[in-house]
Amino acid sequence: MFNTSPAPHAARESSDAGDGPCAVQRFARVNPVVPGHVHIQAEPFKVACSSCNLRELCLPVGLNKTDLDQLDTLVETRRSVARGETLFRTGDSFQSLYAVRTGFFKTCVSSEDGRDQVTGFQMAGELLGLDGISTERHACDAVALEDSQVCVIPYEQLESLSREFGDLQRQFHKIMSREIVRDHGVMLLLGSMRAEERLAAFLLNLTQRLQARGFSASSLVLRMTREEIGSYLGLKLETVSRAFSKFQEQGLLEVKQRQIRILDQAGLQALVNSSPS
Amino acid sequence: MFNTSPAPHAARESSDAGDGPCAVQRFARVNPVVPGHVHIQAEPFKVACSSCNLRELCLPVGLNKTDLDQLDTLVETRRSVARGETLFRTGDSFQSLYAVRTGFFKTCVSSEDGRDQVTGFQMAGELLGLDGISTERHACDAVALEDSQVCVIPYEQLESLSREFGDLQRQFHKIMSREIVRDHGVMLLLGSMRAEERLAAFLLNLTQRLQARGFSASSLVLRMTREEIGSYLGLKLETVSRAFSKFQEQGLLEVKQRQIRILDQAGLQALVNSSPS
DNA sequence: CGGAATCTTGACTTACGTCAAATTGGGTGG
DNA sequence: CCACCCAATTTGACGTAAGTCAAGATTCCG
Repeated sequence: MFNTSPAPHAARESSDAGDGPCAVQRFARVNPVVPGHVHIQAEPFKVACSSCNLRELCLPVGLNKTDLDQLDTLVETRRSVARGETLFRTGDSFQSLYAVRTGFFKTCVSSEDGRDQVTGFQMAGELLGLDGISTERHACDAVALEDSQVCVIPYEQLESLSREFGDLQRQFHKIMSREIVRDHGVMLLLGSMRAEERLAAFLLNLTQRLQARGFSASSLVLRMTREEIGSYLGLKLETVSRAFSKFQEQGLLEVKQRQIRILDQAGLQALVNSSPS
Repeated sequence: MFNTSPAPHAARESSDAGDGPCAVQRFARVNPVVPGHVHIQAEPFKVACSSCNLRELCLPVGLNKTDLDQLDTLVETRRSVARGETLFRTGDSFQSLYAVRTGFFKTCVSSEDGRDQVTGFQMAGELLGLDGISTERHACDAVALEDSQVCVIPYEQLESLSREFGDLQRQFHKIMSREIVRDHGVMLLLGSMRAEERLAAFLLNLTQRLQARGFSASSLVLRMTREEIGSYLGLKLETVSRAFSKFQEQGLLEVKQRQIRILDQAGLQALVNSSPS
């Protein structure tokens, strides 16, 4: 439940000696020594899906060489989104899906009367924009929480390509389905867990996804505010803050603002799997 | 927000003079005079999608004659599910999607530690089983809340057919996307609304969907218990019951156990669109 | 007709929200 | 480079919506 990990792969800690940034560099992105963002604009260098170090986490999962080469023809553009900017907004005409290459996003919906709800946080390899297919207009806002880069996947082309290549079609359907299952997990969380359980589940989910990307399983920097966490978890920011403090008192976490170190993963897991109905 | 209506069509009150049950009969299904279920086993009579009176609400939306004829070849089997029985269960191998023909279902997920969450209620024309595509095993239970009948849509065949017919592919993607958008609406509800707002939103959503099926917009019979409503809305059954009572006191509803009459739809709507953050 | 499930209602508890006041830290402009 | 400022966070005191527990009432169904 509440497993957002995009693929059931083991941690990639050793599987990327070749092309990608090394584990230390990637870790450095999470715990940056230099607070500023290294702005290597990679736009001109075309990085194909077939040689992308996210291919095991992203749309290309499980595709054979032929299909993968086809996918390369599809993903031609990249787009940079600065921290705080939106990739798309509710009501925008839907043209493309986006795969996060680097950075971190949140998606939020809002109701007419100004209620606001964060519906998810997306990191490298995860897909954005699936909400737009339904009405051909986006149904949420996607906001970059740090300077980010996405691959643009023109939807019409994806559709026609996936009519030719069954594996691609299958993979795309699995990604949509996974999103539905993920959302059901969040409903379970929102509908039946108490504040501390929600936060524990959230942290475990985050670290699991980070770990699948080669980052540390115990050390992370939150890219979002307490308020954004609260919105996602259906809590007020003060409640989130108090829960963090309590976890620290209990020796489950070390919390320094957004720098989190997990001291007792099993303890967090126990919290999630504990309470009565 | 929280709009589960499967298609933006107007109420079908007049558009089905021909083949389907008339509005009164359909109304009778919701407010049955005879409590028992008329068990006309229609299995032997093949009812094609092309002549199904749910085609404007179900998978065939927007398909042309050719595509529709193809779809008819796909949907060969029907299955009856008695009240209380499951259509599929978490962990079951995924083979097919199901379109509700008659009756009413709930879907629920549960966590290892026995927490339980109703993730949705499905009525005629709505699709069940999308959760299973992701891992090829179902990720929730689908339980009939009254004697029901579904059309079985073999998934592999749907995939290959939608490789041939772009409109079908498109329509299928829209349905998956709509489910994602719906789920985000539920998250908003669970994360930011108070008990009475949740119940009001729930009732309005139900009646809207019933109305799209030609039923009364103001009179309905709930097919689920207070506890199931509570689970869906993240509330305890007592809270749901109290909210019903309060609505009745306020003259918004007339409540006789599961028989509900909406006396002030605008009032309910105002409740949903009211509260501060 | 009888028993079980479901629903209602009341009294009380509690987890979380609200409001408010410090404290911290990062980004920016001088 | 430093100082300032503002946003984010923490913490406390208090209020309240919803949960819990329990007793009855009602309806469904065999």
